[in-house]
Amino acid sequence: MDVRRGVIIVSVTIKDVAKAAGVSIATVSRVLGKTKPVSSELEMKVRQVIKELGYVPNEVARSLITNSSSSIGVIVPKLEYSVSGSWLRGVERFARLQGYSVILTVSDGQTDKEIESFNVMQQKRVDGVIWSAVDFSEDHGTFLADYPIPVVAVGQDFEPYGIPSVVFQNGKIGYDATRYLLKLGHKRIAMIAGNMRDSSSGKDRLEGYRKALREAGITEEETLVAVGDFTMDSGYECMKKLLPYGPTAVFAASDTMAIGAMHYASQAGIRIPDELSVMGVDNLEICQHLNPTLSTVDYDAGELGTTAARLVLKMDQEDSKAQCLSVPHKLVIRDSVREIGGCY
Amino acid sequence: MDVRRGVIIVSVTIKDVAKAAGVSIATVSRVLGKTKPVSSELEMKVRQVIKELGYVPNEVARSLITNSSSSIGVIVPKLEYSVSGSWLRGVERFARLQGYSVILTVSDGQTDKEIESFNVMQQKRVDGVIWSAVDFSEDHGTFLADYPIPVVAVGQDFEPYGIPSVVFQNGKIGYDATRYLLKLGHKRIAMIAGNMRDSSSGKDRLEGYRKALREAGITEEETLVAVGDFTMDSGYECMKKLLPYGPTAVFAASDTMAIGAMHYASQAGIRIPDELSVMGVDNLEICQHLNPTLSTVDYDAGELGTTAARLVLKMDQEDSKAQCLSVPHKLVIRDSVREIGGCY
DNA sequence: CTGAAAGCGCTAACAA
DNA sequence: TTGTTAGCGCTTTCAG
Repeated sequence: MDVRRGVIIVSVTIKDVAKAAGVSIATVSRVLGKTKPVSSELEMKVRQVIKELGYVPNEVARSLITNSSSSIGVIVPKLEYSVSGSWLRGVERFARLQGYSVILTVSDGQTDKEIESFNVMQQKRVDGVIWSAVDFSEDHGTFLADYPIPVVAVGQDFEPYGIPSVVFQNGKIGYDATRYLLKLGHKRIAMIAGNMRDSSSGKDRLEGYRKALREAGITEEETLVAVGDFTMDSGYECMKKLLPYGPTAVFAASDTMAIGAMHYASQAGIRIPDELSVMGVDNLEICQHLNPTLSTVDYDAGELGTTAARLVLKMDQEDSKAQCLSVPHKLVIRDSVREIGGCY
Repeated sequence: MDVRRGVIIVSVTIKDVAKAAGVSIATVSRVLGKTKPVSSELEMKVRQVIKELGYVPNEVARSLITNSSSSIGVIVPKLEYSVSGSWLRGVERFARLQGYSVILTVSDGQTDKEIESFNVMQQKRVDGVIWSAVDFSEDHGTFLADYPIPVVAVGQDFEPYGIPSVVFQNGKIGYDATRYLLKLGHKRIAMIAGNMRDSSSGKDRLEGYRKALREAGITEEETLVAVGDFTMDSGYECMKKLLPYGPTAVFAASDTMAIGAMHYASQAGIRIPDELSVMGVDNLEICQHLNPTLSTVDYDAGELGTTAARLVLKMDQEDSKAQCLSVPHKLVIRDSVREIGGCY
């Protein structure tokens, strides 16, 4: 018991503790779970024996009977993005504080892997799953229709599909950034949008951009919009396409793409911000160390994770209908943008 | 049974399946586990019922009896570093392929949180834990001495403490990078080292640097070494300290610090690489989009994770003594370095 | 090949 | 306050 007998390791069970302490297993269970009163005399005795024997409760057995594994599942499409790390961190922090642990799977944004993950989560009887989604297909719909575990989506608003969601206000992010550029006097504002499959940070930021232009009475030019995939390389390529059309400012749906864009522009001999203003989204650490420093939109990714975790655990307690929570953002102005005169 | 009765959800068990299929639960178990032969007639029947009822096996119950939760625990100090994401991804990939899932905890590099995590992992009866360590204290030693679950360390060589480890060859990374700069003719090579607590990427890369200088017959100057903490800000600050001593090249223990260093140097009016060569380590995506593009050391972080996962699961099968595996690296030469003449 | 039955380690009535 | 006991859902002998 907690001793290597040959190669086999036999671990101490509640029974061993009970026997050694001269009490019933129920009593031991009670001091562990603090669920029912136990005389302080026995409690002391039991605690001592637990320490002596190095007893560690078997959470698996407990889970079987309580029908809760005190863990929450997280499905992410990518881990390489530092944003994933930040909100995941938020989930973990909240989970840990509540005595839950996190089971992590990576989907590469593929529906079949996501479904597989949902299945694993169900097998492991997690108490809730947080799903960093890419899109919502018919397959998702039919599968999730009778999924017995609370699910919250993160990053995409799936409330219309009945899935509670926690998001950044991507439409507003695009709108706010573009309005800011307009206010500085820019009229030819280009946009480097993200992959449309990632409907929210891709599509909604673009929509926000369009709305701002519309409100300003500016007709959108198709040639001033390019679509990347959130990599720096794609930002570089998009800038290459955009530059010939003479934008005075460019708004990229992510800092990574903004960085690629700045890179291309510099190479092309364009001075930033004198000849071209640039804005990104995400507020990566690097923004302050670029030359010029990059203006961007900042939000609290950790908060997104924390909120999602709180929500999914609450759903486990009480039934409430789907809602969509959002985490605020704000502009961070640095040196990559400038005001321009009336004419261009 | 997989049906919402009021608010309570009762899930289908193996018993329900057995009853509906008109067989014993043992038979159902056998078709699930493929452990013993079952007549194809019954098997078909059972499979059909499983589908009809939407039965999902309870992995918790299975774990209790098999004494294996088919999951592996991962303890990381930080998630914000993109490197964490990469090797974690490697772990997840391998785990998934082997039918395991990943339980993740974040320690912030604090010993007490690490110990807590190890405890949680034990309670959950994971089959192995992968520990991205920061340092090995006495507390770790006494705690791990009779820890009943296989542990492998990642990023630090704890083989001397009896813990199998998977690492990058940090000494060699520092050595190779420095030798390369020496070969280009540099004699005043500065180093921005990392936090010494993170003994390996901090200390060992510095050691490698020193060794290369020694071998080249160059006396190390204390003023040419500054210590950062792997953030860009710290790289910036270190460069500020280093510059007055007139290095012709600087080797930073991470790309992030190299970026901060480049930033300061540019601001100070130093042209890179004409007046100062810069090298980093990590080969972040950004390296190719800096101006100039950053020379660095590349390694396969995913491979580190995969190797660690493979190792820890193997330990679960067979007892083998502690070993230290390493993942190779290579120099990536870009525009931030240049050859210099005989005199400086 | 199949079924009955004995647990895995623990919690939660139910008695005492 | 404490102990006895019946399972949680599943795997696995052990007999058929």
